[in-house]
Amino acid sequence: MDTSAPLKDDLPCIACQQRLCRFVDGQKPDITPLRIELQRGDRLECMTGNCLKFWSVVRGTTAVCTVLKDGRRQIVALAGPRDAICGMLADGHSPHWLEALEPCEVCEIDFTPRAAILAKDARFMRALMDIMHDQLVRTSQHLITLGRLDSTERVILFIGQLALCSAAEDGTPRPVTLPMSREDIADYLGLNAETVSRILTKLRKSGLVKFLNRSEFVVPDLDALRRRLPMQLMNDQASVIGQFADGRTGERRAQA
Amino acid sequence: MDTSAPLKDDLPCIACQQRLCRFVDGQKPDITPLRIELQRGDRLECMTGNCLKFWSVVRGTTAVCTVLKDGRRQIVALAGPRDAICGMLADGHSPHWLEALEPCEVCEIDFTPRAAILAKDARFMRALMDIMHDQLVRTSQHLITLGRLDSTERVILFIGQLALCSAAEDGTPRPVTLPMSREDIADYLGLNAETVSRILTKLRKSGLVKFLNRSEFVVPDLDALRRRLPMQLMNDQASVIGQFADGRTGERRAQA
DNA sequence: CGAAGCTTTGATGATGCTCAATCGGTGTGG
DNA sequence: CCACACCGATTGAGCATCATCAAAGCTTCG
Repeated sequence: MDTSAPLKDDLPCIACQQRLCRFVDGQKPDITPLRIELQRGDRLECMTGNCLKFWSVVRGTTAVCTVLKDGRRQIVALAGPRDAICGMLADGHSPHWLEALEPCEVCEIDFTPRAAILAKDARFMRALMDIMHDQLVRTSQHLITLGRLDSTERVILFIGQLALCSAAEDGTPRPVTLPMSREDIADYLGLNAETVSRILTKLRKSGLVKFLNRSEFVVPDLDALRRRLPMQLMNDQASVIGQFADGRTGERRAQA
Repeated sequence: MDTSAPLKDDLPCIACQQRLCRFVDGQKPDITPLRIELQRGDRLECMTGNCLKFWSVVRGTTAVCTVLKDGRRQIVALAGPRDAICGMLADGHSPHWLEALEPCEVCEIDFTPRAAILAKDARFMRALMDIMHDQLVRTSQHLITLGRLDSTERVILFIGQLALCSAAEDGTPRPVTLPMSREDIADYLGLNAETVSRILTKLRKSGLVKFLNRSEFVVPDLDALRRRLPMQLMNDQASVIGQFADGRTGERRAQA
């Protein structure tokens, strides 16, 4: 439906679901998507200042990350395959960056050279709004988690969301891989690594979660997890904006 | 409970800084901004489901609010004069609404009737993106606060931000009015009311904050507050997107 | 095998919540 | 005008939660 300018043939853009790369004009070389390989701990900076860089995750799990002056670290958001992250998260308060939590592949697109043109492109601006909105909903949800859930609830919610993403269509439980270390989980959930470890042990002993090894687990009964949470446990929200009646209603993010 | 009246031509839209109301076509009556008066505790729902409603606060302080099943309340964001809130914060997890923390005046615009047209309007989509981005930056900042600051730091940051907003151009301290109750502050900061009260007492006794009465205070030395924080204390970020070089570079939100 | 890096587990303490009592304004009715 | 009720704010006591520090166990990789 949308006229999408194809990427170079060797770069099939499964990553951003055409949200971004369709605005790359194959004829003009001023904007060239970059495929970037990241090892654990690698960072992509430039989330401050004026830049129109975007990253979409192709493989692996990344974190939008920040630190305070004294070294306290907070993971503001997680981004896995098919998630798009905007580099515009500039806030002067503290530095932000995108960090790989495991080996990752990321596609970077910098629209800066064509900013003036794209500003007049309704489809582009809408795509940006889509991304922002999506991120805003997730960040708001996470904020509630940090503000009002206790440590056990936070971990259960986290485990549950992962399990829900990996579950089969019919809800059959499937093994889930924890894509990050205990400390990363802690920094995401506003806890510390020991607390996370203790809670995981507790959940394992209670039978809510079965660990195959340190980084793989199965949730045998997702509803049992749900009953421990004071909120809905949902996979992903109807991403955006069925409001604009141009035929794209009720898009969803992840497709099985 | 709330008296709402159509916005007349004689009411200049100082509220949304032309961000939204400039897309209202005076000739066509399909979109009519409403001026709404709210008393403390009044709510504007419809932050779930598909709707293109926006509110911009004209007077007073409002909160984007949510509750968990067991009644725990979290204020996700505060919105005062000149702030715009989108009703699209739909997430299926928990209900959201806009709540007046004191007597308020809000301007409501529902763009739904013209959604199809506006979806093709780059300026409109960009205005939405502006609002989303602004909100996202603030929400991310607040998320860090809830994730990694202890209770005293949270209160100091909150007090400091209020003081900074009210300070004169040259930084001279001015009296600040606390626009909300202790419990509201607590629900914003992920604490409880008693803890907030205790911390405010502690800050008063330490001389960092001088209270004129229960809801008015002065910060005699803002830098002393800053030294207690592990992050920058900044008034407002360059709101958005100097990236798009069409002449509107470096807009700022509040103007003195 | 050994070293390094996670992870787990334990002991201990600080932080912040809960419950309860009191205080201080504000509004209402006698 | 005063007595009273009501609501929010304050203060205290006690306790649950979670962080810190330390030691030991597991994995991985050279």
